[in-house]
Amino acid sequence: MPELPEVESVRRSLERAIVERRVEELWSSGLAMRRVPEPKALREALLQQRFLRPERRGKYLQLWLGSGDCLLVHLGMSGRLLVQDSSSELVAHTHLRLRLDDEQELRLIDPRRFGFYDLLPRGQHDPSLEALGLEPLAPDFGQRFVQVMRQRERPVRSLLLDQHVIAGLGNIYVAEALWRAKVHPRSMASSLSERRLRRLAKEIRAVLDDALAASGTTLRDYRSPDGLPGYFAVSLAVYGREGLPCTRCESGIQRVQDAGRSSFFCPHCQRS
DNA sequence: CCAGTATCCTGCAGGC
DNA sequence: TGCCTGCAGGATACTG
Repeated sequence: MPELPEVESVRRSLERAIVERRVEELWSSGLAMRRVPEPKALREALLQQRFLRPERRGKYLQLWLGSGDCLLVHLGMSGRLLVQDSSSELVAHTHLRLRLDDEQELRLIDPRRFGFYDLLPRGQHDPSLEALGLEPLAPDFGQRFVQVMRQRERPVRSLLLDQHVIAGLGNIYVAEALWRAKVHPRSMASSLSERRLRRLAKEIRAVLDDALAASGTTLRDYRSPDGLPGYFAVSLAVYGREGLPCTRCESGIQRVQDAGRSSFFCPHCQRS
């Protein structure tokens, strides 16, 4: 579900809502997620701790605490982080509740449970975080992107989706960036000219910036911690638009299965 | 190294 | 109305 713009929107919202707040009580569902910490260790690490400024790397959120420990969160496909009045009604599939010192509660909701939350003790590095590739919002992204892509003998879409190569893109924004750059998803990355790769890097940045300005894309689950949806869905050019006319050339948008997932593109204006 | 498939889990839309 | 199938914004562990 959430890709970089959604996770970054969540981070910004949390920066307003939880920084300086102290955890006064916590509760967890006990249900398995992709990763879940020891309840006892979690309690010891979080109780009476204050949140510092949260950070994001790729699709991962790092909720730093005053102690130097970190609550690492990934939203998977259907995860939400909400900050709500602690007396407000709970929704189904709530897995973690942190009551804060302002009568608000940070709640992690995730129906599919492909997401996770985990404790990262001070000074300890998480392997999946360490293995992440380029950060698309970093200033030197464009330059490094061209270098990385040129040496890979793989279809460009599969590379863009690979978090070890580029961190933060998912199925929506990969499709949108490729359409904007007029690159066919099955093109071999190494066969694209430097000029086209620079263009692709530029369009990746542009689509992420545009989505971020709209607070992300809400298809069904996504909400920012204040409960608001993202508004970028209306701006999608190809994702989820199978059979509809391309807004550039009127050709029908195609959907194919690649790497087990739907790939949307315009067969006319996206070339190898 | 790479592609493809299966897996975790719930919810929803569409066809019958 | 209900039942069944396929699909969904992700990541990882297998196989060949």
